[in-house]
Amino acid sequence: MLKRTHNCGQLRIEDSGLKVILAGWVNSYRDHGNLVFIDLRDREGLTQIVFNPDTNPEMHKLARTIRCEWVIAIEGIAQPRSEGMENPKLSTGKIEVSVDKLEILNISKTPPFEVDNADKTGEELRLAYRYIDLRRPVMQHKLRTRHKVTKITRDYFDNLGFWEIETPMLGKSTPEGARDFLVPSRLVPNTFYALPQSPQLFKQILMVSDVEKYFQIVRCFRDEDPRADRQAEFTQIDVEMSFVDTDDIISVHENLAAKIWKEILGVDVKLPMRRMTYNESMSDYGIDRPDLRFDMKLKDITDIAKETSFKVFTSTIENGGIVKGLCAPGGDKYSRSDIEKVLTKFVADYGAKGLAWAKVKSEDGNLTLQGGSAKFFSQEQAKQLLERFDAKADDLLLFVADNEAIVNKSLAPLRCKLGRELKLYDDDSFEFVWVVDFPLFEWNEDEKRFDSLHHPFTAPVDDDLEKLETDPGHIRSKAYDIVVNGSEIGGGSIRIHNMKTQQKVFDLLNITREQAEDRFGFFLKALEYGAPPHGGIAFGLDRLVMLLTGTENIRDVIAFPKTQRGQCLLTEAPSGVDLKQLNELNLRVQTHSHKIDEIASEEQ
RNA sequence: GGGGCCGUAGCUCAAUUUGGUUAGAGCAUCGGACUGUCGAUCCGAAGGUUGAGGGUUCGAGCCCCUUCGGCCUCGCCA
Repeated sequence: MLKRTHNCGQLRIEDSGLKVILAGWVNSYRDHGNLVFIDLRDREGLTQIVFNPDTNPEMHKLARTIRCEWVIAIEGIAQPRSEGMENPKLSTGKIEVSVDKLEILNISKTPPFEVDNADKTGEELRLAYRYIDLRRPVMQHKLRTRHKVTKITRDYFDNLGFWEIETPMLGKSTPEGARDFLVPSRLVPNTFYALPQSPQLFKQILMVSDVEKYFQIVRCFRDEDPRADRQAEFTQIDVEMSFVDTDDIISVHENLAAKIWKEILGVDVKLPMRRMTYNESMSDYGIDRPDLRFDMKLKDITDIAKETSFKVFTSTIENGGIVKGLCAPGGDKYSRSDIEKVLTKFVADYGAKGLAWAKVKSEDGNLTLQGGSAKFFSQEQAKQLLERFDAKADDLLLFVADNEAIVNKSLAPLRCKLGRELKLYDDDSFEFVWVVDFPLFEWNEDEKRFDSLHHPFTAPVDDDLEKLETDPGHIRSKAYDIVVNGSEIGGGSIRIHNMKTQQKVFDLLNITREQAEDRFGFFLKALEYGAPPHGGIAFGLDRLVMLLTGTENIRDVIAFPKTQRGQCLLTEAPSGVDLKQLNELNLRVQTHSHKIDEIASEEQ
């Protein structure tokens, strides 16, 4: 076998005259009857190779049998292309290799789609033939970027004295949080492991063990329905540190993020990053992960709305609801039908019962409200609205009246949609923010109890500790999320390290001593043996790479991803298993049970 | 569990106002021509259970029902 001396993206004009060996896939094939040109591809690039019947008739003859995606190796002389024959699209475009020796390493069936045109090919087919899809330069760039991010991360943490420690994949199921993936135990019949939703408790236990600085690039599993940016199986950069407070964690990790952005994209991220409280974020953006690339803040107009003659507003407010809105700059371009059909339907998906609107028009130099709900506002009320939103001519005001949760839940995505459609920001920009001071609990109306917003091990802010007894709903937590362009890329908290506080939190969560003992007994026990103050964070590696490569599809940044039904189209997992395997696991699937029931009833 | 979009040749897409003769095109494939191309070009050929099943109709790619699959989304994701 010819052993290569260079890769296909390497040769330059300076290499002219060099005897080289290249190997790769046939990207394209141009047969001129006499001259045969092949663009040879490997992961580094393309190099044109040329077969000339005058110099080597035998190799030329062989070359004419070659087809796209065959694997070949060639030996030849790198030579400059003659004037006018250069290809400026290729980094190797000023040279070509004149082939003396050709070795066909492997032939290929005609691929089901063309590697060159695969961006137009349906994803379903690309996933079934992922090995071909991944040959494409854009996909290779994503794989490479992902590798670089993990490499930067490992080097970064290593330099700071962190240890990468693996935690078990086969763990204990806990009913909180997402649905677990279960793995049956063969040796202990009728019991199950759960795949980790995150290594949360193990990394905290490692702090009790004086690992002090832990990180892990770790696979996590949550058996919930996938989304464009969410997959049941995903990867976290998981971190935990001892003897630290919020500022320490934030500092370490904003530096990591800045380093990644600098090394991958050459982007300078301004440090320290901006911080915003949860309350500010919810109030101004309606969501705990604000997209700060554009302004267009939400404004509460309940005070103005309750004075209007608009029944929808006044009755909502009487029933304890609120009215919030936003002012879309240049939103005049939305027609009445756009607003009342498209935008109204958009917010309806989030539970909003309607979308009130009015356009801002300039009349004789004065701004007025027109259309939609404008008639319900007095002149004075209109003036107040225009001032509150700092509205300009040809802006569009949009309002939702409902309970606070629905108002925010519907306006936040509406704001993002409008920002995108009105091109209020530069697609290449990145706006980082730390969201802090999350509430420790949120009230669960159905269950009549508090739920953890983050998780039950999150520490309360010291000043709010006494509220554990008096006002649990208003306790702030030492939790923090790092958000980029409206996408949460990481989140974590300082943990509770003392049993008394932990116990109080469990009480408020309605977790009994017995339940706590059953679910996390091992962990609570560990806390009693000298747990240091500690905290940590986890970054979503998949989302990081999505942002860095500019894709909104998580499957693009995973080598072998799954579909929305959790299937792998390449391997056809999940699949049925042999009865023998089930028997060894002491398992019986429902179809079997039904069969057995049927037989039993027939026998009767 | 709910809502929406989609499925026609290997790939990407067409197919006239609820329907009307033999379902077309580009790329790829196969054969031929060609001395410099680089999305090669030119000539020719082959390629189809319109995702599957059922129904309505004189007649279905198109209308209806069921079903399979993909994507987006609400719920869900401590």
